[in-house]
Parts: sequence; structure tokens; C-alpha cells
Amino acid sequence: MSGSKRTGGRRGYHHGNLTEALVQAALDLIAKHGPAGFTFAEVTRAVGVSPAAPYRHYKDRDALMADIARRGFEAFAESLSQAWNDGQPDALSAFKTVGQAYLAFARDEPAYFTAMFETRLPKDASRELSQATDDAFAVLRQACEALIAQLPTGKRPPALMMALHVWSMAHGIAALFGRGDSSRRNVPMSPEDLLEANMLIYLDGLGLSQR
Amino acid sequence: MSGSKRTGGRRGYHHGNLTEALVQAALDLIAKHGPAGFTFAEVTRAVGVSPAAPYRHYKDRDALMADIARRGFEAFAESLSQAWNDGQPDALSAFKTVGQAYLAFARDEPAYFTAMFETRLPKDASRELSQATDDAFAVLRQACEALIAQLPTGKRPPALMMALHVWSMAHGIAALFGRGDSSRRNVPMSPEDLLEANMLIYLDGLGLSQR
DNA sequence: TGTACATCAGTGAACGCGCGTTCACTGATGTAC
DNA sequence: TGTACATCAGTGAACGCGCGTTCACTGATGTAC
Repeated sequence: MSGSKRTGGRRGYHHGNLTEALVQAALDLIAKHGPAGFTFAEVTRAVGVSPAAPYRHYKDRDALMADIARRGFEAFAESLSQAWNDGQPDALSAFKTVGQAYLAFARDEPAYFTAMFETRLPKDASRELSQATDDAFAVLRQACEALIAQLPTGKRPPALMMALHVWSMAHGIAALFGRGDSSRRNVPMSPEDLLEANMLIYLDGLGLSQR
Repeated sequence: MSGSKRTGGRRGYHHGNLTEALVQAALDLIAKHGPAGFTFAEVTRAVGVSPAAPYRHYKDRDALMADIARRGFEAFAESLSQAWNDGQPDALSAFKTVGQAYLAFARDEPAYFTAMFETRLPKDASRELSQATDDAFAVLRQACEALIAQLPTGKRPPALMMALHVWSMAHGIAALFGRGDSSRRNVPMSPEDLLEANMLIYLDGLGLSQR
């Protein structure tokens, strides 16, 4: 996963990094034609490899799809985690940065976003996929807990509920208005501004006034 | 569209209501296999008609898809509108009912929901489709305006922004936790409770305290 | 009411195509000694 | 350093299949007189 990338041009009989190449080609095709917009055969052609080659790496198309979703959630979790940055410089601004990171991911990686949220994978598709999903959610929950800690004991909402709310708000805006592809809906506000205002009103409602 | 339904069993040479039957069969298949989970040929088989038959009604698969999305948005708008019920008995409770209706639609009509929000249709797919989408959004906006009117003049948020927030919150919860199909994520709260709490906190933040 | 005719909606056979998958194979790479 | 061998990753030809689409057709329905 790290350091094994062979950035070479010419290839001989062996490709050297077929797995990565297949994933990349699939992502390109998803970005162009939507969630279901690629075939196994198309991907091999894009990579310039024989149609039988991918079977050394994936059982079938679904296995490739699940791997893509897993990679997406891992990148997503990593991205949110960096944005949170251990709550530095302070919980509230780190929290906002996490929201922006959510939107940035939807905009910059629409193919991953689609693969993660709009493909039906068997629930138990893979242990790693569930793990990666949980990791991403854990960042949101952690950020919520830090904010909750600023409230007086009697006025604290359940962290799980708040985290689900935050996830829904960010996800709703990202899904409806914040995609970096053709399925984006146009409204006269940036998704970033829309989300920031939404979060501020919500936090206000919780008593986390930032005046 | 209304009254022309021929609820008959046996059919002769002519089907009598092929358009409706094709739409229904496609919805069933979408519910089973996801957004892209049906083929034109499969639909004709489900309906029990020759593979050439649909061409009398739809140019191609995309045209059928767009028609389904249009019907979905029309049903959705209708459903939200009934829930709003002209703000009766009072704006706040009618507003909550609209939220529940949003979730109910996602749960009860996952196939429509998928067709409406997760298929890439050319932006200008059809005039009727855009119209139906706008109609659905108009209900949300109307409900927001009624609530805003209860606030003192100086503290009123822009209705458009509030409507977009409400849409996002309802949509985020519906998309992540509220689908009536296999793509639903499990959490220890009902989508309804989750949305109600979210809306209450948000309205509180706006100063619409309901104590 | 009866007949002739036009229109319409569905037929069924046919087609070319690309897909997923298999198979025995082969070139490249790594390793033991 | 050199050689023999095992393992691995990709080949390319082949297959059966279902799909989308076309076409001349035909049975049913509606209408004029």
C-alpha cells in the first residue's frame, strides 16, 4: 500500500502494478459514466492488458468494486482525520475543517464517493470495508465528543446522536449539491457556505454558541 | 394517468397498458438489483411481452429511466404536499409531518428514490422532470417560509437557505439510514427519531423554540 | 346494425456485438546451490 | 558469478450467452358511411 508504487512507463510481459492500474481505470470510468458505468472488459482495455489478466487479482467485478469502496473509505477516513488534526487549534475550528474535508472529498473524488455510497455491496463484503467505514465515522464522533465536552453536564446530547446528525448534514449537502461530477445540482450558494451555516445553526441549537 | 388503468388479467394481442406495466416491472427490478440493475430485455420478459414491444413507448432504456424519475418526483411532490396540508393544524407540526413523509417515501419507495437521486440523467432529460423536482422542493420552501414568518423580522434567515438545509438534513438521513432496501445502514435509532431530533435542534438554533 | 378500411400495438425471427470466463500457454522474476 | 528450476503474472484464442435493435408482419380496435 505504501512505497510499492512502481512509477514506470514501458512494460514488458508483466505489468508490475496491475491491481493499482485496474482500480485507477475503474475510477476513471465511474467518474465518466456513473456507478455502474464500467465493465471488466472495458477496464482491461483501458489498462492495455488481456481480458483474462484481472482474474489473477480479483474474483469478479464485484470484488473489484468492493476493493474500490474499501480504498475510498480508507482515503476518506484519512482525509477527515487529518482535517480534525486532534482538535487543533481548537475544537470548533477543527470541527469546521472536518466538514469542509467531507465536502472536498465528494468534490474531488466523485468516483470514490459514488463507489462508497451508491453501490450495493453485500453487507459483509469484506472485513476491511466495514473497518474503513467505522474509522471514518469514528473521526466524526470524536469531533462531536470534543464539542460536547464544552457544554455543561446537564445539557449534553448523546455523542452518537450528534455524530449521526453531523454525518447526515454533511452527507446530504455533499450528495445533493457538492459532487464534482455531472450529477451536481445547482443552487446559488456554495456547498461549503451552506454546510457551515447549517452547522452553526445546529450548534447554536445545542447551546454551543460561538459569540 | 388517472382512470385509464385497466385492471385485467388475461391479455390478447394488445397489452392494454404496456407503459405502466414496463414502469412497474423496472421498479421491481431496481428494488431488487440496484439503480442499474435491469435491462430492457429483462423488463419485457417480466411483463411477458416481446423484446421489441417497448420501442412503441420508449426510445431506449434511458428514456424509460427518465420517465421513472419523473413519476418518482411527481409522487414525491404529491406526498410532501399532502403531508404539509397547507400548514394545518399549525406550521410546526405540519413541518414535522413533511419530514416524516420524506423518510416514508425513501422507505416505501426505495426504487423510485434510487431512480430519482442516483441515476445520472442528462440535466435537461425532460421539462417535466425538472418541473416535478421543482414542485417537490417548493413544498419544503413553503413550509420553511411559514415557520420563518413566526420569527421577529430581524432574526429571519433566508428562506432558500433554510429550505436547502431542511432538504439536506432529510435527504442525508434518508440516504444513509432510511432506505427500504439492502443498502440501509443500521444504527440504534430510527431514522424518524433521528430526523425529528435533528430538526428540533436546528429550529432551536434559529430561535424557533417550541417550549 | 353491418361492412370496409385505417390505424395502432405487439410479434417473432434475426442480426451483430461485447461481455464474462476458461484454458493451456509462456515470458519474466526470484532463489537455491 | 553462473546455472537450474519453481513460481508467478499476463497471454490470446475460444466459447456460449444475453443484450439492444431492426424488420416485415399481423391481430385488435376504432371509425366512417
